[in-house]
Amino acid sequence: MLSTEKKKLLIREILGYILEEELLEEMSHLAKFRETETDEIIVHVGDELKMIPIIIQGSIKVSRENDEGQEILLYYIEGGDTCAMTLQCCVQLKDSQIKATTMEPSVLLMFPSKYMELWMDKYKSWREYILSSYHNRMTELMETIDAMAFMKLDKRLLKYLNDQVKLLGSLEIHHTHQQIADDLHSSRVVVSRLLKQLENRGMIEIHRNRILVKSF
Amino acid sequence: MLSTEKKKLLIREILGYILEEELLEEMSHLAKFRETETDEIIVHVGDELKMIPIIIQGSIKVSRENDEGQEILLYYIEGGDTCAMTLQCCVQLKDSQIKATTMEPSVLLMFPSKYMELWMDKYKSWREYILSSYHNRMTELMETIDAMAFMKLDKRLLKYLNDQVKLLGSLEIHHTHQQIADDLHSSRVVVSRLLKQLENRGMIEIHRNRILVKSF
DNA sequence: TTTATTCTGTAACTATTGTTGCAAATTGAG
DNA sequence: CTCAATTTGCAACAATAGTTACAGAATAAA
Repeated sequence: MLSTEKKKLLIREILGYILEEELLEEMSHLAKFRETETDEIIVHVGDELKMIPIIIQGSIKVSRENDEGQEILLYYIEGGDTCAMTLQCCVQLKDSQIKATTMEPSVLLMFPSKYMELWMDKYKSWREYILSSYHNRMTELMETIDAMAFMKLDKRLLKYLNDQVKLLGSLEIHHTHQQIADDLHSSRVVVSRLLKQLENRGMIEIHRNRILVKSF
Repeated sequence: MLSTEKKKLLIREILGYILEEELLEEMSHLAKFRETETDEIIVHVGDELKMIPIIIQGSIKVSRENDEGQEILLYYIEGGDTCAMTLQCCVQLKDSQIKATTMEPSVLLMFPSKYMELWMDKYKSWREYILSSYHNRMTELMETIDAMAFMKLDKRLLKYLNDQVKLLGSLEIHHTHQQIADDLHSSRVVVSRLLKQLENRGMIEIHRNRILVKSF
């Protein structure tokens, strides 16, 4: 567990360049910290959200589910980002339309949802932060649409692997083929097939529960 | 061309329920009206946007393009909506990532982009309007992703037809098969094939340049 | 170690979507 | 009306992706 002093330092380290001093101070007092393991589900589809999350350390993947429990990966969020989709849920008291899962041990800040509105009225830096957050997430959603519309599955898979490498800062990806298939909304056999092709082309090495990306 | 009085009435009619009186007054003085035909391109990919558009009458389709000029339909905007993607472009002076095309004769309001920020600071109703606009557009982007990920092309086509009917308020859709294929990022032959199936099931009638939706 | 579970590889097959090429129908311009 | 351009229909084929079924490898649990 983090000390209060450590927490304040973390907030400043991550958000100090973005948010104004007075707001940072206010946040430091209000923030509830949440530390997570890998693959913890932070937000379920249908959750009523009463807290605004800001991710301080780690990374989170945001995905969409259909009625049959099938998934499709939408985008990732990293340190300093907030989950744009949860913001309006807080304000309008609507249920979450997305699922958020940690990809590594992570640290989150949680604020009571009423501050969303209060801070919008009070702090210019918060307005800018929220707007640019929405914009970034929309940009990423559109890139996801691009990938689905314009790229064949082999390219999408390659992009997926590269994204994981960049995001987690490691050339080793610790996923089963089934997990990758879920993220891309494909099937395990198809993913295995395409991975094997990438391996034959010398671009990756396949091990159990682990893929080593050799060039990207 | 619309008279000044007519314009003020239109603004109030469409946005009066949403925006506060003082802002409406300010908008009435600043607004540049733009009237368009069907299939006018309002925003090209790569455009530098210096004006915030708000659509007053008609409907607009927002799509994405890849390098080869292929398209994919993202979502529609209607009366009272603004184009969320252009907002941040105005603030950050970035190029547009999307293309916007009118689907029928339409009326737009245009405001110099600096007011985006000014009004964010000054008017609570503007803040709420912009935030909910972002949220709605993200919701629609996610529904587009749902359709692409979870639905086969025949269902997507049916959804497309129904969306057009709802949007334009007519059971007649005046598109060629090629135009529909472009929106769905498929090919003309495939769309013709699937439309023919729908016709055989008695759900539509196919005519040249025109599809009549009989049940939905 | 033995057993059970999970993960990966492979083959054969199906389904869906996309492509090519051409003919026929419809419409608009002259 | 005639001709040209556009739109639609259709057939044959190709490519991509998904499914089923099973075997073997790796790992975890007993």
